Amino acid sequence: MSRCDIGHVRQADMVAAMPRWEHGSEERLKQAALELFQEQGFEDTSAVQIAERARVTTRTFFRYFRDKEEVIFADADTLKETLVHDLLQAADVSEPLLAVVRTLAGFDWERLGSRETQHRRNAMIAATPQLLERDLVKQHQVAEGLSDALRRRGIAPDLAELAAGAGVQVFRTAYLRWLAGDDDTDLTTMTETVLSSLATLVPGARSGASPDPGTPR
Amino acid sequence: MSRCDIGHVRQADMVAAMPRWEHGSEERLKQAALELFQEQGFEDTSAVQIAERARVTTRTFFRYFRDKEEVIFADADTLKETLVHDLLQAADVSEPLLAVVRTLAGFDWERLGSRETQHRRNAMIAATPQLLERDLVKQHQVAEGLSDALRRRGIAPDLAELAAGAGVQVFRTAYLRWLAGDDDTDLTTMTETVLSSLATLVPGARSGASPDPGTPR
DNA sequence: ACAGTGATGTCGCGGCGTGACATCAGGCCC
DNA sequence: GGGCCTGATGTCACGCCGCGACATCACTGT
Repeated sequence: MSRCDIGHVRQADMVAAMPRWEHGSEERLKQAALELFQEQGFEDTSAVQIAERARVTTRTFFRYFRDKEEVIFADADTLKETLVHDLLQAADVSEPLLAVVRTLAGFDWERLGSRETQHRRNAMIAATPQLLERDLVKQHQVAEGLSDALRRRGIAPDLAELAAGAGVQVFRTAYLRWLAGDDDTDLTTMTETVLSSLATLVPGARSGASPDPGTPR
Repeated sequence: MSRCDIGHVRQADMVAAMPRWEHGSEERLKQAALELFQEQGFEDTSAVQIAERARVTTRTFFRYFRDKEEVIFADADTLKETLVHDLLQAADVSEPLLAVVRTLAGFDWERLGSRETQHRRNAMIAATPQLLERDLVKQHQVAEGLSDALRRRGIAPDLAELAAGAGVQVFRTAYLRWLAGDDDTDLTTMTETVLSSLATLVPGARSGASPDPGTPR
């Protein structure tokens, strides 16, 4: 039933890389999904419901998103590409771990929404096993991408993988603390702190933090 | 159709913690699943097929395993418990990362099957996105468990998490190299090697490997 | 005006995972 | 022995998931 019974926007004729004309289905779907997830929780929301609220069919939903989870992680792929690109452009990768961590810390995270928004999003993820799982996967893919970038910058594969893995983990820890927002520490500072914590743990490391012997960015 | 048309084992009257009498459904299911996964791949195998080959209904399959993936990771939970237990018993956790890594390296991995078996299992996992995903989750759960154990041993939460995460990552790298089996290096040795690689990467670490200042186990 | 294109809708399917209830065998107790 | 309890399975019915195949319809460019 019903087709084009919406009286909506009709711009987007000059938008680059847009699918010809804008019906906004994808946006409505994202919107509807987020609303429903907030209202009733992720697990208790079915694709059918989302589609209904967005005034499209279930089929259309699955044309835009591989599954329910992907709605939440919609821009993860772009994020990964950006980070990889940034690392490839980095001035200096002679210290791979530092390069990774700085690439991550250097990204403009506010671009993904206000800290408050990200905080709520994260709370939802933390509360939902399925989403936690998907989050792990995305995180792993970022690490893979960064590891690959390091290799392309001439780092030995084994080191690249270790550095990427550890770097992502370090940053994630910092990011979560930053999101929690107990103090108003800068994300970059937070990252350096966690990094020096790691230095404390590694056998054969000087415990004092001296994270910046080279170009300060 | 068919009920009890098997002429099988009938012992297990004195076995501890056994479900009263042994019909062996679970074993048959595991067996059938592994066979089918090898024959046609994981994705192309349905729960129905597995159940048929094991001579039970689909319903029964799902009573034993939450989903297809869990057949492969059946003993992961036990493994985690064991590792946590081992870490809680560890002589010395004043160097958390070392403690974690040694706990992992100290486990008798051959207990989970011959190296060759584990190698094939791992190849299957690596070739199947869904399994790779689940593997990540299990790995993460181990890290969580170990982190928790460290905390119970008096390590600060932040450090515990970092140490557990990094430790698991270090060990996994070593484990994979060991599985690949290009050289016949000992798993423990391999682990120490990777650990010193990490030391190389962390800013403020002496590059030389000196992984054992204290009790050699 | 006609053919082409791209977003949606429609239909139908097979796999997934679960709740509710039935059944059946062996163990237990009197 | 006979009846009761218990635990493993089977049976049935259901709703959700995700996709292939094809139909439509709006808009575009020539």
